[in-house]
Amino acid sequence: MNSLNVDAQLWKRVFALYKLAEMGASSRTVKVSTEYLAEKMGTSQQTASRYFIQLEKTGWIKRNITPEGCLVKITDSGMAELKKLYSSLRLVMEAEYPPSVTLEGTLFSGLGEGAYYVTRDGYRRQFIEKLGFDPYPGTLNLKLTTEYDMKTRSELETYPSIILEEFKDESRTFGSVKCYSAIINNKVKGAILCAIRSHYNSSVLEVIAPTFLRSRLKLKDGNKVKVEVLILP
Amino acid sequence: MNSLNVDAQLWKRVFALYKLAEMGASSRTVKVSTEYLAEKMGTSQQTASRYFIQLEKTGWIKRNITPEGCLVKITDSGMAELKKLYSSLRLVMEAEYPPSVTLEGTLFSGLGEGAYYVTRDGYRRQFIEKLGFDPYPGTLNLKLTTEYDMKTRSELETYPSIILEEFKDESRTFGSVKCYSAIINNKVKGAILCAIRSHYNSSVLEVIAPTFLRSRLKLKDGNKVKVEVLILP
DNA sequence: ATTACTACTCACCGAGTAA
DNA sequence: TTTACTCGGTGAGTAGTAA
Repeated sequence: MNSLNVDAQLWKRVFALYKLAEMGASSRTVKVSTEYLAEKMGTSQQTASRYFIQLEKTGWIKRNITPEGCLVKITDSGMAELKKLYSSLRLVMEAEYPPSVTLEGTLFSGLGEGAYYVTRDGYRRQFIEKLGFDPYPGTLNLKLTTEYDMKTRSELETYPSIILEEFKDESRTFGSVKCYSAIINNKVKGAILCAIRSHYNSSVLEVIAPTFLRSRLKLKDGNKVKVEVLILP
Repeated sequence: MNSLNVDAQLWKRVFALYKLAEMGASSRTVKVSTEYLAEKMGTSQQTASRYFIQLEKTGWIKRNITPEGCLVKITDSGMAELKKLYSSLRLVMEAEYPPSVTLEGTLFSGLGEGAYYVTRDGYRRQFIEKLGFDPYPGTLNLKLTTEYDMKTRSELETYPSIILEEFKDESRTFGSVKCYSAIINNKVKGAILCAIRSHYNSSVLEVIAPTFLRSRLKLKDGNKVKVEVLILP
């Protein structure tokens, strides 16, 4: 997520770079006068000149100035920039599902059972393997309140998820669990669990993370917590 | 060519639209506060708010303002805009050849043989069929002078072209001809011919068009003429 | 013809703030 | 909490012009 880290300023330079690519400067050295670039971009000659200077300074183009114009070629670094934009856009345009959805809920104390389930070895090994972290022994319970959050939560069920397989220990069977990677309060990478037990309905979100979230994020019961759920591509 | 007709102003709004798409607003209605959008875009809350207003005015998003944020969805028109950007970019990134190359030459008078060849029925029918126009009986001869133009002209030979098949009439055989659609002086759609005869070397460009270019563009011998050669995708 | 500097203008951005 | 207004400062765009 947030793969495109250009800010709105740089974005304009990317536009200029794209226009140069459209003229073929991605594969060849092309002759482009500032006047010509200006026309293609819908700006003045002076502005186009400044863009040239900035692009060159940024290292996205290589330029030889001749009396008849500039001989311009996009550098590898410039191509990488365009590629970044292109791939991000492709992800958005061709993905069947949104790349992420954001949910918000209110923190409340559960019965502490989360810790029991999370620490079962059969689950724990799968957390490490499939989510990439060893969860803190305990879950954060969030109550979804708004209609929007509950609707979004139920849409989530239709998106592809990471599946933890069911397993047995000596005494009983532990059912399979759907989970999604997530970012909690824009800071901590963790995951949410669906259907680990059935006694919470779909208005509750169970969150796990490698660390103790309550202290890591200084949370208390009643606090609003934001969870950005990452969907598999 | 030049399929993206956004100017540098609109470009910023496209950026905002793209960020919303990244949040899933392309397929669902998502809750996005101005603060949240601001953070994702690297600007202030006020600016994000203004972007929302502008995007809504442009018709690219539909928005319901609630006390907890905005429920936003990108409209069909907004998706069309993103699609346009995406396809243009794909064309540039994945094309094997540049979409066009621009050549410049000096007008000179040939021996008038162009007219003879262009009006041979076997060629003429192919011009109409493959280029989409009935050429004015005569060619415009341009002398390429700079090293850049001659180098570019010879690179052109490696790009895919429209081929006019050879044919025979009662008396002789007319060889096959490579040609490319072209735009002359940014105004008139025409084509350039390669190897129609061999007595001009590769420093000469032969241009045809549906109209008499010398009068249409008010050209005289010695004038510089710009030719944007369009490469087949 | 070019490029690109120096001014200058103006629109955009964001702080403060109202609703 | 939100959204979005006003307004003042700043930086981006352009005209004029030199090289």
